[in-house]
Amino acid sequence: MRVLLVEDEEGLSQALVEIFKKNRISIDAVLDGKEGLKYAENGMYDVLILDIMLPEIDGITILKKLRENHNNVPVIFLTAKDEVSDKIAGLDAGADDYLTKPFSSDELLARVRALSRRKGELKDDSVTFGDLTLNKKNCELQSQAGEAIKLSLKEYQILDLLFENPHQIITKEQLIEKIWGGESNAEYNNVEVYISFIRKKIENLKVGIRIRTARGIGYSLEDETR
Amino acid sequence: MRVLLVEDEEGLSQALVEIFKKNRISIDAVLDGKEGLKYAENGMYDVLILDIMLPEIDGITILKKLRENHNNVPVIFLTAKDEVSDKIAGLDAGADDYLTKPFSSDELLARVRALSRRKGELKDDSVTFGDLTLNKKNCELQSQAGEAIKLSLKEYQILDLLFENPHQIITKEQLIEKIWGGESNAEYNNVEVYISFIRKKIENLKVGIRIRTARGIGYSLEDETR
DNA sequence: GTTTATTTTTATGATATTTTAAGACTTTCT
DNA sequence: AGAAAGTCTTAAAATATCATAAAAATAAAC
Repeated sequence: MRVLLVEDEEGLSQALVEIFKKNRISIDAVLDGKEGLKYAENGMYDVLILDIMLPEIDGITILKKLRENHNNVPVIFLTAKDEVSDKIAGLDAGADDYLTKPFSSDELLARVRALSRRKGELKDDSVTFGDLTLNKKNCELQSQAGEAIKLSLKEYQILDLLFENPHQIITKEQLIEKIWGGESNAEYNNVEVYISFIRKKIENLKVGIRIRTARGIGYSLEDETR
Repeated sequence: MRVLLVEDEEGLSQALVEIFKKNRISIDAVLDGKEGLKYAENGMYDVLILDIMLPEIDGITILKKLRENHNNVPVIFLTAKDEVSDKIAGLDAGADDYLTKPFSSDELLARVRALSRRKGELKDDSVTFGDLTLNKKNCELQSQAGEAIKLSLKEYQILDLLFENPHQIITKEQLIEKIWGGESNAEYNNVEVYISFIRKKIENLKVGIRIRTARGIGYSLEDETR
């Protein structure tokens, strides 16, 4: 499952990212509404968590724009205690749930899970691309033939990102940002090393899938014909 | 399977009864909360479907009373679209799912089945994985050969989680959350120590089952070949 | 109240993962 | 072709995470 958090209080945002990651839910966090809308429009998220008061574009506007484009991703609003009228506006705009600050992280987690369950997303414990399947429950790569290889945490995280966005180039910057974290001083070479590890493992499974190098940009998941 | 429906809109209630019967699911329907609670307390249902707005006693109160008496029957709430705060209260009270009116009967059926399946698996008093059996009645581990070892409470609880989700990584977070409880200050090392205890016991039984560690993530129950 | 079992804490050694670094290889450009 | 920039691969070094033992604290049983 993939979650987008749009929240401008940096402390809160970071804390939530930590918690979600510990519970093995992929989460991206952005700090203002404009970014939030951009990310959300990608359409790769299973649940959005939107603060209502945001710089640039407020949460309700984000939701309205998404719904205008028939994007039905489930949305949870975060609101300050005294913004009751906002809540109502949020519901009218088509939110699925809201939470009043302060709230417990467990509660948010429960809501996110409930929502993704409700939307029939029961089966997102693995992603398949061609004859390769990434099993999220046990961090394994499996071939159609049934062979499986264990992945280390970072290998898994990198592959997860590629599987969730097949045929799309993921830049090294993005990989470092999402997997190593913003304040890490990881270098491109770190990514390259891991891509090398992963390629070796994929090779062992003898499937027609590969990680393509986009020189000067990044990597993408492709079938071998490309 | 036996379902209890507590719903005061007579038309809806009758329609649902029809549909469930057609799908060969036994269903009892009552029209107010007081009756609902009385029936539910019998404890003979596999799933409850509760409307929230009800005469006499509302759905959330019913659920709360049941849970107070350690009745863990799975519950699905039905809510009108504008009762969002009710949804939330429902989740807090320990509902397993909720559905917003209007909903498709197929969806409700699917949820009911999913829930009863999920809970039904828990009903057994022992779980077996490979040639290891975890006996829930007396907290014992047994090998196929008939050897048995007693487990302490925590050892048992940890193993139970692993047995219920074999081949799936359970994070240390999850273990602490479920076994020590959210507000406990147990550390990862507590989990690690118990895993060590458990491994030693499993070893004594000489079976081909092991607890695999997924570094940086958690543990999973596997057979030795993996 | 003493003994026994269970749970928690502390500490140290072991190990898989991750990082670093350096040379080989590829592609791109002039 | 030759140079330059970018990428791949490997092995080793570094590190964070984990395993285990043993002691201390707590709870349960007698």
